[in-house]
Amino acid sequence: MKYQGQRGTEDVLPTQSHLWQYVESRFRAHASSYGYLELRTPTFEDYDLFVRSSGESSEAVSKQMYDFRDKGDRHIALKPEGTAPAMRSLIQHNLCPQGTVARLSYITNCFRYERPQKGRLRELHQFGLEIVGSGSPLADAEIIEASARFYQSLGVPSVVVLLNCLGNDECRSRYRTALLDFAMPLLNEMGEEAIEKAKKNPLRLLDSKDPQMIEGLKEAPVILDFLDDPSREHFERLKDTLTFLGIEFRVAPEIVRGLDYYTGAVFEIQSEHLGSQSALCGGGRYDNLIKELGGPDLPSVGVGMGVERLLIVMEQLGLWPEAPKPDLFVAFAGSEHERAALGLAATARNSGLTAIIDPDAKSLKSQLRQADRLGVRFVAIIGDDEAAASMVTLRNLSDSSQELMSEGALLERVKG
RNA sequence: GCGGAUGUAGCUCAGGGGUUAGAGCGCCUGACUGUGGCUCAGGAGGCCGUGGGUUCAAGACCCAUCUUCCGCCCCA
Repeated sequence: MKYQGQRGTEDVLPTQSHLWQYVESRFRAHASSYGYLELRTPTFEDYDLFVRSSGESSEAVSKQMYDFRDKGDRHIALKPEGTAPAMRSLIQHNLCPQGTVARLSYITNCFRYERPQKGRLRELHQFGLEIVGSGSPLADAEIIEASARFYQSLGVPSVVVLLNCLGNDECRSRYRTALLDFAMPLLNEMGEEAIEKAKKNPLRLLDSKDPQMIEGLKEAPVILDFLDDPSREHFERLKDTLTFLGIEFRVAPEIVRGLDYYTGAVFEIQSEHLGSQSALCGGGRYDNLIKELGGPDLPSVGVGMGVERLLIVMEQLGLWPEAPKPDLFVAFAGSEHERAALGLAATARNSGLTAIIDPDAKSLKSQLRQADRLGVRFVAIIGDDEAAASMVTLRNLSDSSQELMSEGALLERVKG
């Protein structure tokens, strides 16, 4: 094979495209039921946008970005996530005028130069929601509720939200110091590299999978104890609201998001069906991002949901919808009836049915076999007998009954 | 970026130096000359991931490379 798809990319094959169409249309309907309007941003942006938004310490920026110089020597990056481009667009087009709340949704592909694994691709797809202009805990709750309910509405059982609060800059930096101090003895045992990494982003220690680290940090200080009063109150009201809304959650201090722009409540929904890439979606509050990108001082909350991971989970739970089947197969016996068959197929399509015809005009037997394989329920048969009577035979493949009737009656019958 | 597996027919996989590379499922044709599924018979389909090497002889052994999968890392 001479050419292969690029590493970490996937073709959505004809046998699977209906699954993508299904979850996309469900997401669009769900988002719009909360009043979110779709925003489509370009595939590539200024490299600097992502460095400014996500922070240099996040791997998504420092190591995984697909970036290049274009012919005009601009430093370009393929978007690694959806929020920064959405906020760039929001600022540029003033999508959230003072005193208003903007609700944006997106469906986009993202690019990260990673080592591929199941549920971890170099080109991945995300659904996203962003609510801009409200600092209320009700906004946090709306995003979290919408995320959890989306999975529920698709039939994914026992959706539990893992919730944490990172607080504002001040309490976070006090916490970082405290955590680093606590972990130092352990880090000294683990070597120079571990120390460097921990210094860069101490919070990352918390979602380590190293058993030694997990054990060692059992008694570590918890960020919730470092929150100032406003942050604490915000978090309490968020939890109350989620409880009222009937959204199941668990406070999980180990949840720290990878992107640096998060400032307040953060959350993740995981699934045991995903192996080590366990996060189905993740998000949180990012009150400083828009300002840092040169826009107005607008508080925001958002979520990004992995589409490939959703499909993996749905497959394992048997939640994949069946592929749609064509309504009618128009078979003809003898090439002299080709025109009549073409005409019937066209009429059927005009009345909203999907109709298939065999271009190779193989034997009637073969045409019926094709129809059976395609899962079609009805086959219209046109041959000498039908032509003589100006009628068509309609065969129902599910009960093997068949009947001679007019075209009009046939269409009515197939439409059911 | 690190470690471990993996690649043979459309699909799932067997074959681990020696004729012409196999099975099941799927596909095509026929038995049934205008009727699918079931049965039976026949048939098509392979650069054995790619490139190099060892050998009288390589699908098999060696080297390189690519893919996919798993663990780490990271995250959606």
